[in-house]
Amino acid sequence: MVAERAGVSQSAVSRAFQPGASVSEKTARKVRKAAAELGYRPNTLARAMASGKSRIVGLVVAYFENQFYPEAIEKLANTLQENNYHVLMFMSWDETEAPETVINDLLGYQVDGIIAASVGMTDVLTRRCEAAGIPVLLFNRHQGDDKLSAVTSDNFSGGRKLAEFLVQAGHKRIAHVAGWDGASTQRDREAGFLSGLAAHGVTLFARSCGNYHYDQAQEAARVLMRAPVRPDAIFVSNDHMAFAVMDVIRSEYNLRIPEDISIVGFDDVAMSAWPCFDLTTVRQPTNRMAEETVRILLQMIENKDMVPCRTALDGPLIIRGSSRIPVTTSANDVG
Amino acid sequence: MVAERAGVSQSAVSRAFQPGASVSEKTARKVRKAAAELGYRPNTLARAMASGKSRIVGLVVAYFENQFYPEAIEKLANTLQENNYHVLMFMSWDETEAPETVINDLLGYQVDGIIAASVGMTDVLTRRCEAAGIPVLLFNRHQGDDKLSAVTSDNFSGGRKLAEFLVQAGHKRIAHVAGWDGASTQRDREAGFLSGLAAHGVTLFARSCGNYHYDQAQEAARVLMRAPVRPDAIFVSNDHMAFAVMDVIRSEYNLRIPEDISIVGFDDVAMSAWPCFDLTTVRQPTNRMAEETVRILLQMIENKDMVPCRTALDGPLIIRGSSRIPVTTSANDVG
DNA sequence: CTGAAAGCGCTAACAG
DNA sequence: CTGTTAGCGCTTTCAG
Repeated sequence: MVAERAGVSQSAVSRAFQPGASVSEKTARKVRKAAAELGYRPNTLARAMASGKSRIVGLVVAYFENQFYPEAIEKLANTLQENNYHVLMFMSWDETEAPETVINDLLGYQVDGIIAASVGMTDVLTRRCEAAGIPVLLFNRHQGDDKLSAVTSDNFSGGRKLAEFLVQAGHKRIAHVAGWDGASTQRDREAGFLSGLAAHGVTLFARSCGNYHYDQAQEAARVLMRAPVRPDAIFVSNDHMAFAVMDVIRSEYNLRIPEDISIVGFDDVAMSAWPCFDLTTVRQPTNRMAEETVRILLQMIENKDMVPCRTALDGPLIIRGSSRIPVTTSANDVG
Repeated sequence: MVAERAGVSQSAVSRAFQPGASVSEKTARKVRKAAAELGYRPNTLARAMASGKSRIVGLVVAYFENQFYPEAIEKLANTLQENNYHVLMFMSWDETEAPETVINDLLGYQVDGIIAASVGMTDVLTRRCEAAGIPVLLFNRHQGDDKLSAVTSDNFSGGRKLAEFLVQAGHKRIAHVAGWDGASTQRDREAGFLSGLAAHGVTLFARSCGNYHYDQAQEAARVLMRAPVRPDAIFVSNDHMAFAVMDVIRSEYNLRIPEDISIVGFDDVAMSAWPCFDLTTVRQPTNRMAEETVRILLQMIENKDMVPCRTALDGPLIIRGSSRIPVTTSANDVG
């Protein structure tokens, strides 16, 4: 035991390893020395049990198909690590049976907080976790009722920006390939987009749904392209699906982007900047989202009875080559 | 307390929640009933401390840029979950300072085992973990000395298949865009590839290095394409870099793939099947790799003094449209 | 099959 | 600032 070797009490050892505990530098040094010699390292689990804080955050995710999630998770994990927390991963791949199991596991591990980046289970999850006094924070999604805190980007405003951009570029037949309607991102992005169109007296030309999946997005694109009159611009609800739409348009219909048709997406994942896609999109500020998520969650952990808050971070429109350029009203027009 | 409510001892409750413990069905039922009424759930952390088994596996990863990793991690996490283990994520983004920190955290959490899917730290990591008696398993990489168990695909054989395929397709100037030389995947794939070429008396036409990064792979492609004589086929060490190479070749040099130049990769990530890339590649059998990894790791956990084993799973050549088709020797030639 | 008792390794008051 | 004393919630001998 380290305490003996250092010639101090067990408490002294404990305190020597706690950030701001009251220990004399002398004692601390003795302890560190003894610890080093014995290869001792505090047992996080024992500490968790005694203190009631596990410093573990449960991260519930469903799938990594959409690149946005790996990117976000990497940042969340990093930020958490910087704050001396760690991520316990829970895959909730099966939307029917999984929630029950996942929640039991989550609760069993005494996680200090939960980040839910997954869909389809949050209602159940929430109630059970609140009952257990565990803070839950929604990442990249929110729920109808304002009971749950959530961090998202400003999907409505993003959708609006895209609409205005397309209208100003002179597009007349603007279509939408939607994601899954059950997701708040989809509803917000579409609402913002429609509102942007409406502001210019434009109505949506056509709509089909890809449910945020690559394959379904391909099919959704075909639906639009098979119509007697084709759209001249498509807003696809996320970049991942936009790639599918672009591929179909180019390889199956031999059309050029943006000459024949403009495509815009949402997320600005790394791939969107690749020459092959060069996609105009709205950037989700992943870094800031992750930082805010961690900041708020840690705050909730410290202060259990916080009022739920909803954070929507604004992201910029990133204009690239997949869309026709708006007719620029020269600045000289003014004078 | 559940024990009281069920009118049994604490031990009985404990046993009722353990898989194969000796409890009468009657007692178990009483306990389950009381537990349900009280919303009780065993505390995994307390259990971990008392039993010495945390049922947590540390997963050390470096980055998700290459799609292969998210795909693999998803499968690893799922498989582990099916076995009642969970994944504690450790990002080792900073290769200098991180290892020390990561290892301390890892050891502090009393993980039962470690899966290292990351590079650059395994030497240090290994020794310390072995000292602590924690099994370490390398995923998608191995080390020179045979001290460490590892699960990979058969990278040598995969490289060889690609070489033979390109030679048979009639390519004369075959180049290689390499990944990071410090990675065993790179060394094995290249060795297999060279051996495949050699078997047909062919030597490598040119080589440049992309270090497994998209940006560097673009530059590596430019190096090859700027040469006075260009290659007519390129083996890129992974799909992720192959996308970069294809993009450069098409968008900066206006060449067609595969008419002007064939491209082949390695991994078969989901994107490789997208029409836009349609990449010929060697599939890493991610599912089987994840299953083997978990199987072996759990075995190591149960049986601490196992001899290290190295598993290399064979993956098929997936022929798609990014490469010229080999001249088929008609089956009728035989007779 | 079951209960009693003794910890797992640490933190958290509480005196001093 | 430091040591003492209790546990955190479970598993585990060991009797019975």
